[in-house]
Amino acid sequence: MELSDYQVPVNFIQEIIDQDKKTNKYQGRVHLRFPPEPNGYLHIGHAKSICLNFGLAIKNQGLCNLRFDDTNPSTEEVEYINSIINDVRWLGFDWGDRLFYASDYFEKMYEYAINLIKMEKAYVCDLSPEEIREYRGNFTTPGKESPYRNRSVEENLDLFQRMRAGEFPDGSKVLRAKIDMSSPNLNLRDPVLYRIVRASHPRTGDKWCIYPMYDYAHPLEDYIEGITHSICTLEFEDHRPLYDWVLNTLNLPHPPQQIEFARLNLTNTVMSKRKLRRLVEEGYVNGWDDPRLPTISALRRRGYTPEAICNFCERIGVSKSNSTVDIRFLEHCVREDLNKKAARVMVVLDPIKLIIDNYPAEQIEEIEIENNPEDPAYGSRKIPFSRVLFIEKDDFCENPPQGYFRLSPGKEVRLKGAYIIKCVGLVKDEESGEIKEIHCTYDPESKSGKPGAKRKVKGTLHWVSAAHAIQTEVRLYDYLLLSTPEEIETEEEDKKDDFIKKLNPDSLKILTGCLAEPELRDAKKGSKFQFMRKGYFCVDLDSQPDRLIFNRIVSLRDNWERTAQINNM
RNA sequence: UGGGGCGUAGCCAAGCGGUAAGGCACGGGAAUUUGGAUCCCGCAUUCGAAGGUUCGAAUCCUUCCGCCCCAGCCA
Repeated sequence: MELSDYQVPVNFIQEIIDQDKKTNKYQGRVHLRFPPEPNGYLHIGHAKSICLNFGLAIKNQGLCNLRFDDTNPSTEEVEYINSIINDVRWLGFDWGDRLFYASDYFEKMYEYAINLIKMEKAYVCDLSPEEIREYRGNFTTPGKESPYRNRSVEENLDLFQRMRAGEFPDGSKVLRAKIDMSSPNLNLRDPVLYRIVRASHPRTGDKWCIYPMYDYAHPLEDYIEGITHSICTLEFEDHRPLYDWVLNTLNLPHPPQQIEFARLNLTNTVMSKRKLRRLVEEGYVNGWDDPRLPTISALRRRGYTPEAICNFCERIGVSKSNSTVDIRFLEHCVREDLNKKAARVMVVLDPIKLIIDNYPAEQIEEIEIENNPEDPAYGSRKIPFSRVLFIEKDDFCENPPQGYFRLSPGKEVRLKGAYIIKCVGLVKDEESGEIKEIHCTYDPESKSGKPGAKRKVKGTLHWVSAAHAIQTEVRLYDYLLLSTPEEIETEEEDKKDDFIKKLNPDSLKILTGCLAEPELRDAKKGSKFQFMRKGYFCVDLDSQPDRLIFNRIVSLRDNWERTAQINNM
C-alpha cells in the first residue's frame, strides 16, 4: 500500500506537526499511535483514524504504534484483539515491532500513582459511586470535597497498596486525583484514577484487581512510548486539561500533546458500537462481517479494497466540525478503484430466454472478448455463443418508453462482442401473458471485428449461452438504513434506539437463478469482477465450487435508471 | 444552566487581510460495442446574522443566533 503516493491533503494536524518540527519541540521526532480498545470490531470510522495516524507517520518519516488500550477487563476480549490486528494489517499498515498493550505498563502506572500520593496529589476515597456523583455537583453547582480528601500520605500509601493486594471489595474504594472540586470542567473535580475490578484480564489474567482509568492511563501510555502527537476524537477535548495535568504533575519531560479531530459519520448506516452490537446480537444482520455493515471485516467480505477505503479516508479530510459524509462518496471511491482492477465478465441476473431463429441449431462459436477495456494487459477470453441465449429481463420491453434503447419488437441491438440481432417475435404464456421467449434474427455480417459490425445500433446487451451458462447465487446489498440515525434521534423519541425503524427492508436481496459465463466456474473466494452493465461483484466466503455465490459490492452508475425514475417509467 | 468545541454550496473541504480551491452529488454536452469508464461545460456576487476596524474582511474586533460534547468507579 503506497500511502506515500497519495497527495495527502494538508490538514490542521499536519500544520501543528510542521510547527513543532520548526521549533524542534520533539527534536524533530514524529511519533503517533492508533490506540483501540479491544471491546468490539473496527469500522470505517476507525479506518479514518488509522489512516490519519499511520498516514501522518509515513508522510513525516515518523512512526506509528499499534497499541491496545486494555484498561477495562470487564469488556475486553482476545477475539477483538485478533480481529483488530488483522484489520489494521489488511488496510495495509505496518507497526514494525511496536505492538503494545496498555497493560504492559500497569506496574509503571502503579508506581506513578504512588508518586502522586507522595506529592499529595492523589488520595484513596471511600465514597460510594453514588456519593461521588453527588459530591461532584453539576454544571451550575460546584462540587464538595470528599471527607477522605485529606488523609495522610502514609494512610493513602497503605490503603492503595492494600487495594492492589485485594483486601477490599469491588467498588468500595478508588484512588482519586486531588485537583479542584469547584472547577467548571467536571473532569477536574477530583477524577477517579483507579478502581477495584475483579475481572480476568485478557492479558494479565488475575494479576491485578485494580485498573487505571482512561484519563490517567492514556497520557502515561503515550509518554512511555515516546508519542509526540496523541490524536483522538472531539469528545475528549474536555479531557485534555486532565491529560496535561497527569504529565505535568508527574513532571515528565517532553510531554506528548493531545489533538482532537471530528470522528467520521456516514449517511445510511450506523457507526456506534452500541448500535452495531444491537444489529448483530438481535439478528438484524448475520454477524459482524455481514456485508451490509460498515465494519472493516464486513467491507472486506463485501469486496471493498483497502485502497478504496484508504483513499476515501484521505479524501474526506480532517477537521474539527461534526460532519456526515454522503455514503455515495465511499461508493465512488470503490468504483474508481475497481474500474481499473476488475476484469469484466457477463452474468445475467434475471434471465429471459432469447432464441436466434436463423442461427444454426448445432453451431457454437467462440467469441473473443477483452477482459478490461481500461487496460489491454488484462488480455482477452473466449466465450461460447449459440442459438439459445439468456439476456436480462429488463433489457427487453414490449412497449418501450421514450429513450429506451435496449431490445423491443422490430428493433435491433448488439450482443456484446457478438452479433447485431433484431427482435422478430415473442412467445407468451397463454394464461398469464408473461413473455417466455424472445425470438430474434441475427445479421451474420455484423460479428464484432468484421466490417459489417460498423453499423451503429444504440444498445449493447450482455448475454450468456444457455447451454454453457453456470447457475449462481447473487446477493444484492443496499443501504442498511433509509437515512441517517441522527435524523430520528433529533425527533427525540429515540435514545432507546429507534434507528431500527429506519432499517431498509430491502438491504439484502438474494437472487438464485443467475446465469454466468463459464469462465467464472473457477473464480476464487474474494476475487472481484465487473459484471458488465451491472456492477462490481465479489465471490463470497460462503461460495462453494458447486454453488457459486457473489456479493454485489456496488452497482455501476446508471444514467438510464435515473432518467427512467425521473420520468416515472 | 457552567465549561469545551464547531458554523464556507445538497454533502465533505481548502482558505490564515488583496477580492471564494478541489472532490462527491446534481444539470448539460462530446465520444462510446458496458445507458460503465473517459472528456468538456455549468453549479456560493458570498462565507450563521448584525454592527465595527480597514483603501480592501470568509479572514481582525464586538454582539447575537444555531448545532455538537461533558454531570461513568466506560473509552
